[in-house]
Amino acid sequence: MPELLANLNPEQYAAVTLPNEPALILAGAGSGKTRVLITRIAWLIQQGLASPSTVLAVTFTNKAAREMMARLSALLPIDTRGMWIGTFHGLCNRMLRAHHRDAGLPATFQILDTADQLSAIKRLMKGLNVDDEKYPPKNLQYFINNAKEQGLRPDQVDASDNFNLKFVELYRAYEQQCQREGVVDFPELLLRCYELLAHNAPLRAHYQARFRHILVDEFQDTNKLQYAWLKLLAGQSNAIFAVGDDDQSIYAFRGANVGNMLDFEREFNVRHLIKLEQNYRSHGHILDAANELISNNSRRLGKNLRTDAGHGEPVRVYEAATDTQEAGWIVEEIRALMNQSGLARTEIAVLYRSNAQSRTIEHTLVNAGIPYRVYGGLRFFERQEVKHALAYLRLIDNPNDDTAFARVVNFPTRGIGARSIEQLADAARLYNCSMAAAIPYVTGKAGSSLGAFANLIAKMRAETERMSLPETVEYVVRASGLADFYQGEREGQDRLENLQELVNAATAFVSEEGYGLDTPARSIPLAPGATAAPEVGGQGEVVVLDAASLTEPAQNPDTMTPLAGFLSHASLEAGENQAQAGQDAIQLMTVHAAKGLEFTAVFITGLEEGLFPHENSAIEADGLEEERRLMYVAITRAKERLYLSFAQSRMLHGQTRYNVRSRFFDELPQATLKWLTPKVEAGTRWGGRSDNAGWGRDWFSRPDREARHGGYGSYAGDAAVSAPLPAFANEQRAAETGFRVGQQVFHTKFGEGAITALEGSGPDARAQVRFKRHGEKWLALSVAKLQVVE
DNA sequence: GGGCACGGTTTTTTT
DNA sequence: AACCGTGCCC
Repeated sequence: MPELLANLNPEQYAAVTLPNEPALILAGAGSGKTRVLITRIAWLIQQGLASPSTVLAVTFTNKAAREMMARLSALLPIDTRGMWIGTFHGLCNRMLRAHHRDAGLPATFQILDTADQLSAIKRLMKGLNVDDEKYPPKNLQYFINNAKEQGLRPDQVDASDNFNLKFVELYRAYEQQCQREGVVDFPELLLRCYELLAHNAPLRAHYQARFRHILVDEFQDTNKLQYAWLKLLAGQSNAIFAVGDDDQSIYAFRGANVGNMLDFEREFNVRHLIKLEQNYRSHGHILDAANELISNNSRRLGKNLRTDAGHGEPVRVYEAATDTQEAGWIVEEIRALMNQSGLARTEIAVLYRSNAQSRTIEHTLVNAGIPYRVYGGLRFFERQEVKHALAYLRLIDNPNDDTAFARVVNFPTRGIGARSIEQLADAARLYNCSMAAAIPYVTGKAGSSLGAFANLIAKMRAETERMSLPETVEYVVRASGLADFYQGEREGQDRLENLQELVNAATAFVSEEGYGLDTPARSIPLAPGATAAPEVGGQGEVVVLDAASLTEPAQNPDTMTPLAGFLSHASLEAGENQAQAGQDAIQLMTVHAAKGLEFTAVFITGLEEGLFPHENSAIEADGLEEERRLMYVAITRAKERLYLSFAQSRMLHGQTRYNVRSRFFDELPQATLKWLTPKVEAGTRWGGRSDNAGWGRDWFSRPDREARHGGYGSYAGDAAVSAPLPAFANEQRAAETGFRVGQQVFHTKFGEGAITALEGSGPDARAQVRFKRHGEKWLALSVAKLQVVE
């Protein structure tokens, strides 16, 4: 049997060699999920069951797509470019570029990232004179994206109250604005592509015939629209090979629908459901802890991980008095792991539920002189100087892109103030054209400064006509005045370097995507002998297609100019999270960011009620179960050593909070745990905020401008552990009122919510409640009629 | 147009 | 505590 299948366990083998029928692979953490997916593709091709061009494999992140391609080409001596491997958004972009006319988009349509979208929405609302306090732009953005992800256009959204009717109206106006500007946002990429396939039968038939093998990674993270898109591509007879783990579904908050797994099983009549339960990552105690914890969830598809490794070390638990002391302990343990156990720094991870928790740990690591790397944060293509340069590039390619226009019309400053821009926007609205096109209508001094800007862009467009992409980028950085501007800035050196890095990124892009190095940035470089992708089925003309008559894009150079490709790339792939990647350092990240990674030693910190599980999770339906899955993900990152810690008090948002240890401790098998501090039996202590709202802050000076105090003492590991246990004043109040933090309640006016804090007593007792629809409110318990839901 | 003061906000995140 | 947006003043 081929080398390919050697060393696969029976379940993996079965999954890899399944017939071409719908299949659902339930792949537990560390069970070789990616390997199965990749080997499956390689096997199909090696056996002659598939040619590369019939394969479509879809992932959520560019990183995952890249890894898949890299491992595939290592496995098979074939050109992976024939396959469609990429993210949902990347693949939709590719298809829309090829059929832009059928999709009703200009060839140079550009992609708005989340920040661009928000500024487009703000601009829209300003133009329509909409009160942005009554209708917060962020809420509208959420409303629009949510509607799109449900597949709903403005006239399909059903809105009853005035509030939602306004949102629908704004959604409609936003769509018109995007269409006029030739831009699409992230969910629009998917919805447009979905509609393209849904409405264009020949095209749909063509792609259905082509993609005979559709493979989906992280299927539990798909949203409704992504699943609908997959169904459309799969058609009647085609097989989807879906790999996922319902226990690792941690993105419900952004629309992921675990229910897609059950729907898939039912709708596709899945006969092949294979569970990968053999874990190759973690030692026994760690796995036992994970299994037991997750068994507290209901509605699971059902899966239990097993390992051949021994029990290994117990899971160590530490209770600290304060967050500072917790950090001190972590650093001490890290030292021991490095010095006594000889672990490399990259093999040690510190995980937390929310980003705000990293600072204390960072501080302690700095004092101890231990290098670390924090994941998350600003990414390369999100930096302001890079976005500015990209905006100029966008304007050259598409003068209608008002988002780009507004961004740089006065950056670097060229005497065009808010007043002039408002005038221009008014003119643009009046003539229903872009801001750039409205410039001639603005008279006076404002008109002439704007005219100068228009000339600048026109000049750039003309000068770069024959330039390659890297030359164009370099030229634009200079001619825009960005380079001079940052040169003159006191702290502009980093920004200048990033702009140089952007030129490098353009060079890399051109070579990696297979464009000729000298190809002009704004022409489509057809490969010799190839023909342009025909535009099919558009403009009332029905074209019957078969696979031979339609050459759809094998790769970017066939359909996209280098510039359009690069701009897509910049929007769709924001780049690495941190510059210091690859350096030998302790790894700090949120639990979400840790998904898919593994480390020899893992610290899960801040395991307190309110933090982990997070208090906000009490509001969402199934919120607690998602927190538990998150904890499951965290535990299963560890190979050999797992540490759990919590603190009695913690500084958060400028206030000290007193928390109780996480309920998750009670859901772990006690035999796997080793308490480093005495285990205090859970009493009826309730957490809450310290009761000093409105008093702790000086009204005459700004605390955030004050010099920070007490930052220089060396306290790594040996902070005086004398902080007394706080008096749990809230305990009695909670008992007295009959309410407690985290409780689900119902209010006749505000609807459903959850208690996030309690204070006062007797007739003054108040509860802070976070309502699903109305935000957070303080309610006097003697007045408000709160009903307990639980 | 830049700097400063003030007020509000703060789960998780990819594309 | 820290960050961001806004509004005011020169």
